Amino acid sequence: MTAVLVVDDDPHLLKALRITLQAHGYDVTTAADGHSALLAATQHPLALVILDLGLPDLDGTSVIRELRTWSRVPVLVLSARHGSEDKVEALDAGADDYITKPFGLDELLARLRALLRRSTDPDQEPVVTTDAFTVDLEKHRVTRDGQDIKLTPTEWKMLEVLVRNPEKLVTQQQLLSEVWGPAYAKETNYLRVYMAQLRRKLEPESSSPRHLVTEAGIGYRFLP
Amino acid sequence: MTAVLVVDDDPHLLKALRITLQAHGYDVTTAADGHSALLAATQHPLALVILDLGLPDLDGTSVIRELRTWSRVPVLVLSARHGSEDKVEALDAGADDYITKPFGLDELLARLRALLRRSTDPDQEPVVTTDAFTVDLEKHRVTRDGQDIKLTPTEWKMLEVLVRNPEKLVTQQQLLSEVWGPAYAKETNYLRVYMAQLRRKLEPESSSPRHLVTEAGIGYRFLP
DNA sequence: GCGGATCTTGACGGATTCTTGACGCATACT
DNA sequence: AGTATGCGTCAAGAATCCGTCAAGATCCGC
Repeated sequence: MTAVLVVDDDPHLLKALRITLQAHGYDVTTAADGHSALLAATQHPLALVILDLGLPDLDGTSVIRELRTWSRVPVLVLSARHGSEDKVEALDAGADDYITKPFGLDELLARLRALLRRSTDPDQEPVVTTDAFTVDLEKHRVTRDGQDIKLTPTEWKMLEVLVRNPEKLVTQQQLLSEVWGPAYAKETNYLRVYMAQLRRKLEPESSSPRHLVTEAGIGYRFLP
Repeated sequence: MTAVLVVDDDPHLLKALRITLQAHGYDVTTAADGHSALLAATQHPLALVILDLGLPDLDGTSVIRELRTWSRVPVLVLSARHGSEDKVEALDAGADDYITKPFGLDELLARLRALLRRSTDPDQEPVVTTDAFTVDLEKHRVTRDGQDIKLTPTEWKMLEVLVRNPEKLVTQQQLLSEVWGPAYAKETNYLRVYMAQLRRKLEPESSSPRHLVTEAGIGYRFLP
């Protein structure tokens, strides 16, 4: 699910945006001022930020600059000010787009789609190879030494999530909610059982895995 | 040099844009209609396309769609039409930004910079680097001399808070409440223990830390 | 319905991580 | 000097987490 953070000090607009975005399938969190926005951005990974420039505590441009010191998440700025100076300042601070109020919701959604389209790299190789096994995400197949490996549906889903995020740490909650559903966030038992099975089938030495690595207390990681 | 293709059927605007863009260091080629635009796009690699929607031969949206069948070059659309329908159509066809005429040249340049910033360095990961170690917040990874450093969950959280506030002083209370929770505001013991472990793992000389600095009586500070 | 594959569940030992207290050292204050 | 406070260090016990196994339960095709 695509996670979007909406930052605005107007509760009505905030609510309207939340409802609209959720209706279009986005996972929405909100913040009403700059500090809580920056804090919220640290809590979980975001796909996009919609940021009102007129915040009560911090200058909107400062929020962008602060965010940009450690994140590249696309930022779409809302503002009541039409002056081109403000636009230039925000864009050069690191914003990716700028709409002036009042704006049409369909335009906002279209610009949002455009930003997301560009930030999610579509050129992910459909085939990922390690020195031990090969995963073909399109054909839905795993091979080792040219031999097909049979995976159960659950094993495959779990492997898929990991392989689609190479090098990246995937948290237990992420895995559980993507494979079993959001309601299973505490069944870490499943992870242990299925990770063991995956390793038995894929890792040359399942006792010391080199490609399906566990990060104790947090999650797992796939290393090509 | 950054190559930009400008497509517009108004010779005056075309000339004005060419001069302005060249004055700002861009390498400009021009086209006056859709067919020659698509042809020009095949001739040499482009960093960006500025496209007027009102072309004599082809619908501007069709030009984008055509272009998108084989190229991902960023497209900035100019248009005299303010209707949100047109915007949505162009953006969904594959445009990356949309400005309505009349527009300020400085705004155009700022939007152009924003687009180029995002497309030219897509591999610029959100990593924070020091001369001793590198922190990749997205992948949740710390490396030193190319080697992965293993951090426990708590060590990572603490490092994360510090790295997300570079140069800034982070108070003990802030650290404790973000890592252990608001109820642990007095357990400054934890900070000492975990700071020592972080330094042992990350600082070349953990006895005289240069990146994880303590501010006696107040808190800690991360220096890149 | 039957049988095989797949999924859930619980229990165990071993490994990792967290907590806790004690000690030495430096700095500041009396 | 003497005392107090704050910081870094260390290690040991407690708590948690992980890999493993196997026994049901459930699902599915035949």
